[in-house]
Amino acid sequence: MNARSTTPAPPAKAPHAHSSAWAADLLRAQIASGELLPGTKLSEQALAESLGLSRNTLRESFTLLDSELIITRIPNRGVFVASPDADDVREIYAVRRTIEPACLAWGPNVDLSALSAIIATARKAHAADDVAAMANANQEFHKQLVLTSGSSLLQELMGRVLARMRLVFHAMSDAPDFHSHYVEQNATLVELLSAGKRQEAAQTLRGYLDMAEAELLRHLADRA
Amino acid sequence: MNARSTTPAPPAKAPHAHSSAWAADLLRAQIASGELLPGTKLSEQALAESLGLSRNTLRESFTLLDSELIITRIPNRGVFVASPDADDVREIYAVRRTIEPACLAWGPNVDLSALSAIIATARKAHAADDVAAMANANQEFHKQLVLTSGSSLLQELMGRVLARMRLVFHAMSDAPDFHSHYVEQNATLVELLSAGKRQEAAQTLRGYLDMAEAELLRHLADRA
DNA sequence: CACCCCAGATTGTTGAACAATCTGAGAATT
DNA sequence: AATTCTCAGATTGTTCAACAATCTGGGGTG
Repeated sequence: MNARSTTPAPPAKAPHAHSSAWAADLLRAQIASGELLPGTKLSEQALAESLGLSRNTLRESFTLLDSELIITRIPNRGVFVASPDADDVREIYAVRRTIEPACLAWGPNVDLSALSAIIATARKAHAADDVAAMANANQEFHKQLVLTSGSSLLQELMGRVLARMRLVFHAMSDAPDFHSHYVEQNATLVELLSAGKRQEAAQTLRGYLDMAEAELLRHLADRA
Repeated sequence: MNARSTTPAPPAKAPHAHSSAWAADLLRAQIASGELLPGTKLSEQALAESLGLSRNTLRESFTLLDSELIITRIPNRGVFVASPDADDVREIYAVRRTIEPACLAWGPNVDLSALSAIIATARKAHAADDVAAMANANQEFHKQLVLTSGSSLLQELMGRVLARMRLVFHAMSDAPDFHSHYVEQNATLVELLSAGKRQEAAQTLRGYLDMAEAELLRHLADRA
């Protein structure tokens, strides 16, 4: 009854170099990729054993991941991969609706060519029907957008928010394709930016985010 | 050679209730209040002993505080109370310049009466020459501002940023009175808000933040 | 059916131990 | 005298084994 059934023997192990951070990175990646699905319980004993480190060290990793909202820690019950609900979706979009338009309107470091490049990638993925690549490009677009603010703290926050978005998608993997709609919306934003209409771009983005939130909430409600 | 010389005997101790979080709260409060100054080294052994808990548990607290950027952890060297420098100030203001005007311009939950109440408090403190109370009211104002976004994540981020601001002030305690200038600026913002001129309020706030950042950086450079 | 109680399992915390790394001071070298 | 070397002591990183506190699930009992 291991939390992870894929590693019978201790996997590639980092003997003495920030083991707790290393484990946190590993778990973060596995959760982001969908290898560990929302709601999965992470047993301390089993995980520590399979990762080849002690419970205490693993506990430090959990403390970190908990502060990133990637896992949920219930006292005396254990840790679980976070499974965002409707309220979390609203929280996510409240953040995005604040930060992203602000970057469009006032960010000092707009990089139009980088944004255009990402859109080109997304269009290619769309043509090839590669949903995963498209989702990736979409997230990349919004990351690049926040980079505009010149703040690594905001960048981090956005990274965490987008990680939570991925959890939402993983939790409803049978949902229709959300991402294809947004490729052209992003293109519209870049056009507005190129024309110097930054306030208008910000306003437009807010509208897009409202629509996306509503669509997600609708699908979450349907399956409840 | 204790890290804290004020507690000869173990202080009020919480025997069995989330000790690591409890210790983190305590340290956070002591750092915020200036009881522990930037640059202070926090020895694991000494602190664990004086707090009445084990090194392992204290270590979890450190992991948490490190993720909040309140302490700095140097591998194999130890943990220190964070001491922000000029780059950190720029980072802080990059965040504030993004989030706060966005809340003014688009936040869905403006609470004019709450903001006015805080300004009244600040003016009273100003009249009484109570710098600490004024600084407090000023931070409260900006916290309330972010509350406007309706996002607890942003609220948290703002809390951390303001905590870092306090560290900056603690690191240059002999600096002149920064806060008194800003009381009337905040009042101006509320006036613009009441008049419904939200975009103008946002733009004005951006100007204020630019000025504040420049002033802080100037004083930091002077003492370097 | 509801309630109480208990054994088993899991988490929370501890203390001691060892390995790895850093610090600082004295010795050796130039 | 200044610089580099070396090494013992201290501190952090990690592990291990144990115990206390709490939760889970299943029987009995009324």
